[in-house]
Amino acid sequence: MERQGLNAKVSTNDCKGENISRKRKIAEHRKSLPVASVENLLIQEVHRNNTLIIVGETGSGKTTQIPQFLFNAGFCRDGKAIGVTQPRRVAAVTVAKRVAEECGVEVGQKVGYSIRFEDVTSSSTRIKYMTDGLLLREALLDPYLSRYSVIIVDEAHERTVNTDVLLGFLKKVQKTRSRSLNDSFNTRNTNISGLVLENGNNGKYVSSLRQHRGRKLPPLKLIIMSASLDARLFSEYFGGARAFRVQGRQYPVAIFYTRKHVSDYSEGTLITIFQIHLEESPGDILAFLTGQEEIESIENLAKDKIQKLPESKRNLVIIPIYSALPSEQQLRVFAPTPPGVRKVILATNIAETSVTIPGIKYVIDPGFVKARTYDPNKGMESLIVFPTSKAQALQRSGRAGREGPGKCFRQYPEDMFYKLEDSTKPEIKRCNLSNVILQLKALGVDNVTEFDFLEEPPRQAIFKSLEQLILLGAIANDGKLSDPVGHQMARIPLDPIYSKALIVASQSNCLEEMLITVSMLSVESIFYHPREKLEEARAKMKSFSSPEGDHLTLINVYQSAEEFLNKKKLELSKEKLEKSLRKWCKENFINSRSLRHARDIHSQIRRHVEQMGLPLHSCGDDMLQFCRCLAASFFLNVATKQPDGTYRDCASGEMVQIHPSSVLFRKKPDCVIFNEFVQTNHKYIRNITRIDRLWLSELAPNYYALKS
DNA sequence: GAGCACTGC
Repeated sequence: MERQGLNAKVSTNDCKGENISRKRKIAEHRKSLPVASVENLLIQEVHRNNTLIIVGETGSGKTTQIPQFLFNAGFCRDGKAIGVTQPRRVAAVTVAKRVAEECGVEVGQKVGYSIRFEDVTSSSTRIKYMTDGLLLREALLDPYLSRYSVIIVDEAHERTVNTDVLLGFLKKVQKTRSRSLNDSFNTRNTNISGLVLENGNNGKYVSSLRQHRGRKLPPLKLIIMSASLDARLFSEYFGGARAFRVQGRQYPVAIFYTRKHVSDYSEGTLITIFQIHLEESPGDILAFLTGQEEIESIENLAKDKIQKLPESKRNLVIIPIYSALPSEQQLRVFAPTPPGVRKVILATNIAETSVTIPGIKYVIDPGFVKARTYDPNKGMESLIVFPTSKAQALQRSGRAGREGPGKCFRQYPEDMFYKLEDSTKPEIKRCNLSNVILQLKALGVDNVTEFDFLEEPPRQAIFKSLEQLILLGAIANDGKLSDPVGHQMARIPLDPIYSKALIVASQSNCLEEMLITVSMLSVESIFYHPREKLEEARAKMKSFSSPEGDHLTLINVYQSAEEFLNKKKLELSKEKLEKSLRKWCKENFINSRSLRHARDIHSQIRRHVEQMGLPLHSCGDDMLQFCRCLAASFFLNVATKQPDGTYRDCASGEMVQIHPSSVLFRKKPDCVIFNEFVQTNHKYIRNITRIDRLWLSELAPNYYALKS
């Protein structure tokens, strides 16, 4: 066992007394956590069982403590590591930092984290926090996860797509690792329990096996951590795995219901805000709403109402938060209010899990959520407002009891609560599966319909995605990934259609432009239009816009930012450069968080395509060449203008509209390709470029020759 | 003439 503090860097300048008292505080805090009292019992259970389900509510300390218990119990002998997955990046980083501090080491040494764009680990890392998506990517290179002795899947109850796929994959790895690799490798059959080993393009798998030939891997210990009260689903999935309950540490939250059905929950929310303000003791209020528009309208109504209060009661501030809001404005929810002032936060479900706001004593829950669903038949996504599930309602009310007893006001009668679904439909049942299927195939799961999912996605969705992957040339006739296209696509961490676009572009000398395009298409909206400066924002957007459409417009934005940076590069330090880019973004009404994200993706994908040896050429000013390349890449998403001026999606036959955010809105081109098909109030297509419809039979003959 | 829950590689 490694001794604690081995990797600690102790600065001689540290004030010794302060250090000791801090250490003592940490030790006391660790001891006080509910999970601390069951350390020995827990370790025993892990020794006895290969899979364990741990159910623990917030505040139990399971995420920070259990990996340390396992480390101290010797689970990292032989240089093996404990991997802990999280659905979100921020969680992986903050927990790793906390645990490193508790261990008295620097992050990246014994305790580290790895998320996309940021790997803070080293050869000495034994407790590694990471996102579940990242572990799946790691599995492509190391299909037995041979460097891990234990994998802990945290927040499994959230049921993100990545968590679900990971659980299925881990179950398979666990079975395989229980057998001797030595035997498996020498059998003539290269299919080891579904993990297909091919020679040639999958050389990495074979070499990973060779390393382990003659050595038996220890069984993979698996710990599934969930906050939901019902562990049965996980337990049954893992063959009746033992479930272990850990006490949480949550203050009581009193739940209040309305007496009658509420016909307008916006109004109900507004009334409740002011009732709390006028009748209840001090403490901030968090109200859950469904979207930006709703938040803005309630914000305005509430502000008007405040003005009508007697002056002594006007000590109320309204703060909105949703994901599209620029970061600086998001940070306002954390700013402390002056004494005597009550904060009201109007939030989307960003405040359910992603952002924890301190000081909340009252929660208002209208009982609705906007959720994305996917219609595999039309290939269309929809954003629809649904009632929440019971689990979600509990999650929301829990937000009032983090720091002391709280109250939750549900905007519906009590009998409604019992009619709600127990839990939210898992994402895997309501999303496009192309990425999931490509990844599973890359992990050696050839027959995806037979994959042991925790819960099966709809068959229709699987078939639709298989069809798309076949049309993109990722899957060959034998049902395996095609060589080299399918394997290349699986290696690139993008939507399959974007990965394919890069390969297409590399063959027509415009990979540089396509790399920028797919990076920009992979992030949230680049343009930011604040209501109060709408005209100014539109004028700025116009200065970047291309008559061809949104794709070239996005390239213009990216390149303008690069030019700006190149000009300033010589005179400014790195830090100041970042700052001046943010200023440039603000002046141009560009969301700097989105642009930075796009630049990160760009540099990551650039490394990938360079490693693959794809030629990074630019088509220069030949935009015709590039538009043809867009048509060749996105031929599955074509819409044509009808005689009456409306548009029809060629694949589904649905009538669609050009989204108002497009530079081609009101321009009425004959024929366009697009990248998003979403239904909100209308069926919209977004990110659009005009093309010549005659190109299609030439560029995608297999698809369009059949159709016409 | 009109708009976008949240993650992740």
